[in-house]
Amino acid sequence: MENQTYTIKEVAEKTNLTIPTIRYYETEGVLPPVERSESGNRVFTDSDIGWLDLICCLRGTGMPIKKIKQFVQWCLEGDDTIDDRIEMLIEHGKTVDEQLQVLTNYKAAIEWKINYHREMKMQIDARRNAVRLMEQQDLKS
Amino acid sequence: MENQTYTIKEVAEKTNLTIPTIRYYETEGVLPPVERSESGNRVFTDSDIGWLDLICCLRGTGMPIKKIKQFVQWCLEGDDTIDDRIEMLIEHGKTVDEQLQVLTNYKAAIEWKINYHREMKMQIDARRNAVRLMEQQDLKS
DNA sequence: TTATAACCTAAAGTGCACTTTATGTCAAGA
DNA sequence: TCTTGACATAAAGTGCACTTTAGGTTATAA
Repeated sequence: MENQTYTIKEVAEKTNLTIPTIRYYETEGVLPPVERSESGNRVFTDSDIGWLDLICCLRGTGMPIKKIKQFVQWCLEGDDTIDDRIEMLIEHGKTVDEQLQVLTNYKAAIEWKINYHREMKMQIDARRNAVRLMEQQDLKS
Repeated sequence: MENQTYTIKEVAEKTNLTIPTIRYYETEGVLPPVERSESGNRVFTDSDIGWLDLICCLRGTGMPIKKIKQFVQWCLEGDDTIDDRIEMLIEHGKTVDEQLQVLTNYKAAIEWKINYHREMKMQIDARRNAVRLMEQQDLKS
């Protein structure tokens, strides 16, 4: 299971990224340089997929590309950057907590709206039924 | 407490939106037309602030401007659109649930990363201490 | 051997949600 | 009266994260 390699297409499928996005990440330096075959094609390893998973996680929690790049660069620089890395992750974790809080509140507001609209609908239907009944009365008379 | 009015500046403070953003929302038709004073200045009511709160809620949960506009238009059109509105809200609520799920998973991944880095740091520190001790030994000898 | 599919690069383009700029009106206080 | 500050509009600009395009190389398979 080790030393397995993947084409860019396979990696795109595994990570749910598009092929251009993966290339873009590499040229931007967000994804560390990927090994190449003799003909110049990218040869991805499980390690590369690990980097992409990390990138997806950070992007998906709203971290801008530049900051992710910084983090990845620190990782590549080695031991001396360990404190910076930990600090960035902790700070980012806090923003994710805030996002969760905000999102939870918004979710509650939406649920409230749904219920409000449902009650509105019941009133509308009731009114329509009343009108229909009155029309039937008119027909009989 | 009723019939109170607000300037655009006051509304910006209340909603945490910028003044240009509020104007932008109105010109885009996301915010229904706001009353004007004789001189053409916008005169906001609590109802307008209510619309903006709704817009913030939907934007903050990732709904695109166009769709919010659609929803607001339906609200203005009245009773006949009640089913469409309820459906949109329910569908959107589902996407918010998904966002919460994804975000929660990412949060866990970040926590995992933090712990991983903390352990890495402990190893680095231990190694450095070992080196320091060895150097002290060298000095003594 | 030739065609087709998968890969490559560099550069330009896109979409979204604002933001900024330039210009102008109007009401109130010094 | 004049200037200052808050408001207005229309149009152009910005920032971000990709995506698309154009043009080219290489490996496999009919």
